[in-house]
Amino acid sequence: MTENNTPFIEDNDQTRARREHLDKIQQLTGNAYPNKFRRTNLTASAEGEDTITSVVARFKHHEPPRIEGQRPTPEQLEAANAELKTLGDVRVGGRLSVPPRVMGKAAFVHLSDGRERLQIYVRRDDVRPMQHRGRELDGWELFGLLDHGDFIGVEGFLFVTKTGELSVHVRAFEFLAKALLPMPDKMHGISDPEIRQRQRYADLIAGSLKIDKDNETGAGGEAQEARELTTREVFERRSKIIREMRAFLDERGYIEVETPMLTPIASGAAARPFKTHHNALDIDLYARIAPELYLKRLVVGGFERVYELNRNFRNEGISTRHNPEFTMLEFYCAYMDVNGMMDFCEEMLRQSVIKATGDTAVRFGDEEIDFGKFERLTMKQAIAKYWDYEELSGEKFDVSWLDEPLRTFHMLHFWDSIEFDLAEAAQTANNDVERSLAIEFTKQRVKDHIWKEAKAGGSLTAISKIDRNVDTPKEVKVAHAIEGLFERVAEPHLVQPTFITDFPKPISPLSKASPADPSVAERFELYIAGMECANGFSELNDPVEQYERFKEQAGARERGDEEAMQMDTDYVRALAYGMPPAAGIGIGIDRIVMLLTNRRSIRDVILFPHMRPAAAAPKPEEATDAQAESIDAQAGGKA
RNA sequence: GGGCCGAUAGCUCAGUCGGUAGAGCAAGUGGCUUUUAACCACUGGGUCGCAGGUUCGAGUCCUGCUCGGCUCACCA
Repeated sequence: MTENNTPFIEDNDQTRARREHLDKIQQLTGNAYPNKFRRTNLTASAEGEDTITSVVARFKHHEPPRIEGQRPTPEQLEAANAELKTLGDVRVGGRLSVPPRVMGKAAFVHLSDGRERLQIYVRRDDVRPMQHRGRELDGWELFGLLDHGDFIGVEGFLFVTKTGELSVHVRAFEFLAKALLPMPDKMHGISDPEIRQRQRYADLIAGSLKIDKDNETGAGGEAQEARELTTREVFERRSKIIREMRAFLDERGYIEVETPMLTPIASGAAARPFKTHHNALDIDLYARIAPELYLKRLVVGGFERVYELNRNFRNEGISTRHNPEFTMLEFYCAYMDVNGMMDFCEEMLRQSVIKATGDTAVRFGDEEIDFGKFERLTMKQAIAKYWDYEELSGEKFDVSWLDEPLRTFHMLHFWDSIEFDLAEAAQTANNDVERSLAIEFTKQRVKDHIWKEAKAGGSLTAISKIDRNVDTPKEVKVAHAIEGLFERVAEPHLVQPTFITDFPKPISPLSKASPADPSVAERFELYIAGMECANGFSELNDPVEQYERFKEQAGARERGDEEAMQMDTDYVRALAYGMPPAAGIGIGIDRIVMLLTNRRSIRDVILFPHMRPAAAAPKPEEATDAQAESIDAQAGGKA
């Protein structure tokens, strides 16, 4: 047995053939991995060298207009080729995006630079290698050793083939790098979503190789519009959105800063952190869950407009909307309040969406989401608006009910009974008749008992069902109940951009109370497509009150709420130097990108999303609790 | 954690009632000097996710497990 020095390559007929080709190329050229390839710059491209994209963009128009099922006339070809001939030779590099189509003594193949493809044409009697070991080397022989996916650099003149395609007639070429692994299927790409996410490079290659006939033949504007973005286009758009948001802030006097990722205290949001250890200092550090408290220290220090666009880390579950590390844009503006921030956020998103997509409306699944107008509702209004069990309760929902704590709990209990008991009734039934009977029975029971109790303001049994912890202060329980109701009743319906305002104060420890109603915070969250996309508020700048709020959070922590916010005494001290009134916001960039690229999973808009390691089969006990843990609405980092 | 679906050649998939493992692409050989999902001919390629069970006989039926997807639940 010889030593296996390529354990990362499966051994099969495909890889063996490629390896044999590589050995022969190495023998013939002396160097199968040359260090550089000098390209021309006929296109005067931004890169300073001709790329396949720049060549296609610059010279594609020489192709005669295509007519279905017809070849261009000899006159058309002659005219195009006469013009192209004056350009002289072009040198470009790329990956063989198809297996060579060899026809005896000539061959066609396409090269790709990841974005565009350009056809090259090689003739046996008219091609020489640029590289050799001092002796004669047959270019055709070297060409025969090329595999789908290899990189080569070519030199030759541009021309248009009989079928009308812009191509390079190659006179000389250089072998640049080998693809030892077979390329993804040219028609299907990579269908396994796991491989797409785990091996993003293969996904991106597949996108550049995939032959999309509708797209190739320029089927027209409408078809183009309906087409799904490729993986590459998703990330190009992501880059563009981020660039536009930065530009929007930069133009308005915001300064970008970087605050610590590794922090001694993980605070500024309600979430559990990742823990690590600094050896030299011998202290534990936490990956930040939010930059909020650092950014506000900077507002104290005189940065009136400041932003940070970077990763937050939360040690929580993974879902289609949650990745353990995610990108958040957080910014603060002195002298502004929550209303100004909502206006600003709305304008910023609208502008960025237009610049990234060309329109204010985007298609997301079956929905069309319009960034042209954002709705604003208080949390209680939202509950009332989407309370759709009037038929069951027999009367219209009245917002004022939510002003009574006990009744609020019963409303939550009522809702849960409807949702869960009906689901259970449907599940335990053995047949359709039984099922409809069970559902009717449950409905009647809910209406006769739970609803009546709820309306009456009933007993405490409902509360103990929702929160058994007797030490929790009543206001906190009520706050959680209202929020719980909101999440169940309203959140799934918030498809069009909607600001939810007037959050209960106890769940908003960093925001100012509303002057109009001290029980609510001047805080909002932006919901789009049922997802929490942003979270902002009038920043609490009274150090004494902030200290008290932190202490309340510490109490919640002691009662077992692991996500309650951590006291940060240095931050409170910073506030004691005086912070101007200010508004702040955190925007979940990944979720915005999901909306603008029509991707249902956050893993499709993160290049390398976190996944369980491929090889390591987890032990049974590890497998279970990693996922059962709580998942917070991570876009809502600000709070 | 529950429910549903899936795992078969390098890739994408088919495989009927339980009876010798299939196609297209890719690969190898030969042919073809303007093809384009090139074409024509021939050839090689399989631990049917893993472990048990039923059976004369299992890709197929049963049980358990692993991995993945969707979904529900959990969720500041």
